[in-house]
Amino acid sequence: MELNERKLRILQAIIDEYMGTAEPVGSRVISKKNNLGLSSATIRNEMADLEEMGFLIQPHTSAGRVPSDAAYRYYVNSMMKRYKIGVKTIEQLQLALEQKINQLDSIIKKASHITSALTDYTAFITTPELKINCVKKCELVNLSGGCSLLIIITQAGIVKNKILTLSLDDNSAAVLGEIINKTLCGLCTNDITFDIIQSMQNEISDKLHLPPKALINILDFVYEAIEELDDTDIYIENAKSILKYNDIEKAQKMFTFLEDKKNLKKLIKSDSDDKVNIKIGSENEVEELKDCSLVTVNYSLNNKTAGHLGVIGPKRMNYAKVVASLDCISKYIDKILYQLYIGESEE
Amino acid sequence: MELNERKLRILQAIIDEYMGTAEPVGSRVISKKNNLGLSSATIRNEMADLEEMGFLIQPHTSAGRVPSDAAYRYYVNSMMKRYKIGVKTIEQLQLALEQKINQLDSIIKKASHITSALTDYTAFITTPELKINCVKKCELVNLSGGCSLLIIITQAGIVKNKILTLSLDDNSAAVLGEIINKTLCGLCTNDITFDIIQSMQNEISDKLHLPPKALINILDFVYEAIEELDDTDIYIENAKSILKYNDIEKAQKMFTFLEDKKNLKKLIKSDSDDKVNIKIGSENEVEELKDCSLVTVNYSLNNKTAGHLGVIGPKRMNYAKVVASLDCISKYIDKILYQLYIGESEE
DNA sequence: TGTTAGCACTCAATAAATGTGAGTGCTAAA
DNA sequence: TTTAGCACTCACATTTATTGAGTGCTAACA
Repeated sequence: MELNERKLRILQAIIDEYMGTAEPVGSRVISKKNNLGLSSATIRNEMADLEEMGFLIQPHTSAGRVPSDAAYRYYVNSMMKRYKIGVKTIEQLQLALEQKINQLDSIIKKASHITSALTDYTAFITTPELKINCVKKCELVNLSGGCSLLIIITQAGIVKNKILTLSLDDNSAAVLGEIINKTLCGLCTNDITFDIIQSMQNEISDKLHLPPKALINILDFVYEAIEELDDTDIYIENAKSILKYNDIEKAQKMFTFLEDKKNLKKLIKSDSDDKVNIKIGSENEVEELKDCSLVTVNYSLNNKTAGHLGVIGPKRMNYAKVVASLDCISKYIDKILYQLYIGESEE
Repeated sequence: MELNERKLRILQAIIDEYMGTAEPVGSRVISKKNNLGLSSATIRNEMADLEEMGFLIQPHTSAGRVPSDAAYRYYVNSMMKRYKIGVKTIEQLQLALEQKINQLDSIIKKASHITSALTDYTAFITTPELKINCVKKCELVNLSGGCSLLIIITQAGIVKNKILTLSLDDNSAAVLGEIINKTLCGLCTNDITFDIIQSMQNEISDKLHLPPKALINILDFVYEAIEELDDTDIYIENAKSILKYNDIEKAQKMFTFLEDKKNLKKLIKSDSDDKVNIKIGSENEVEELKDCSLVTVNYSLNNKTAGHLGVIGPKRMNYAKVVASLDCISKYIDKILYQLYIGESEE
């Protein structure tokens, strides 16, 4: 059977209707609302065909029909029209994001907030994984209570601080800090191996008199700090919107799923080309998402993927709008990251 | 009418039963399960009295009875037995908290996690507001892309970093940083007025050649950073447990309420004596919490309230357990904060 | 040959009728 | 004062009827 022009228009109409009402769509509604100039009987015949072809599903004999995952997939691939985001929305978005321009974390949080506000669904975003984290400065500060604070600052302005439970006087702390700084400054985190860290060993034991165990602790500690510098976090916004399209039990399962951030990160990273990526219902490998859709997009710095942004919603979400929103927001993030980390201001 | 011994025992039994089943409690159940040696008819009479006295509520004529807010209040004030937390639980708790001992944020997050795990309800915690935030060191680092990074480290090891969109070369950044450091080092954030910040003005313009507007920006910026140092955050854990004792609509309202962290902070801070504080149902001023109970406790550093920790759950929660858990966890936090910020190790 | 009016049929959802049982209050006897 | 006994209440569950939106099929029509 061929998916001809008319079938397509009917399928389109059914999807549109279902996105709006979330109720199974009957032949009469289609025949009346859309001026296809066809009676309900004809539509019925076509709908029977579309069902046979796998695009429609009938919940029960006397109900209307609901688009299948395949229908959404076809819609997304071939039928979806470009959604144009309103000028006002863009202005607001711009304003909101640029207000917080010099706090990385705030930008990321804000971006997920805006995404969920724009789409009305659950949004999530990972903090950037800057593959070019270059150490700009290291410092060790002596604190009260027998602790010292290691601070590592990267070229991009990311600050990692970590408390070391080791008592040093102000002077030793400064000396040790200077050794660490000298060794790591200018290096990229990727290039910092444990060997490099260990190379400080002699100098440290020369200049400071530390028990061997403390020395090893310090080296491990520095290495950990460097590793943690590349850690990414993930923010979830508006999880409660799940309640709008799920019953309590499913919602609870979803919430539980969203709590496991490690899994979530894996999920998002799986697809990483440059465009907006859509996974519809059963296309999701994760059981909990089988009747949701997941729309994700990357944001980048220097043409390299830096992080991920996405939306979880019902399969009948307004894909066009979600895609356009994600596209737009990710581009803004790109721009802001660029301004923040590379160029002064490109305009 | 007098709330005599027998009435009390019956009330106790009803509350116990209702906490377990969440179903209205009938006279037969009480007569059978508790060996009060009384028939259901007698219990019935007593229950009628207790209802008249405002301790019980009958959802409808042919239903059992449910404890009123007043009953819970009475229970909490006068009847509640001390709950003893299991040794194993304490050990686990200790292990979990001490594992992350040198990361303030992690401790706080972990504490809320443990609280919700222990009680099975929604937990929340504020990050500490350390009223003795003493500046240990300030630093200004020049970044790529025309930005500079101001870093302020406190005696307690809190690090505040903030990006300033001002292009400085490495040297000017160092000079400016040194001026800021000299001015603020050793001062407590409470004592840092804008006047103090402004006192740097002359020295800065002497040593660096900056346009007047940039100078003002810098001063404002430093002041902001100092103010933000005292900002507290609030973490919420296991919000999804609200679904266990609320219908979807109420749950949604609760979620929305929990999103407004400012309001939430206000709520928690309202009561601030040293003991565990309980607000039952209508005792809560906030509409959304009228049929929940809110149990909060402070944690402190140096005998001064530093932050707040709490649980939101149904009115029929196991108050004894929640109170004991909060009490225990808050004391652990006290201990860890003390170790971290003041003494080496008190043992 | 494609379209459509018409009709019998299906079945979820809603409403109405009915039964069940856990719970009550009251009374009268122990 | 306690309690057995009984009539009464009323939410909840179960059954039964009603409704109506939707279908598929057929036969007539353009």
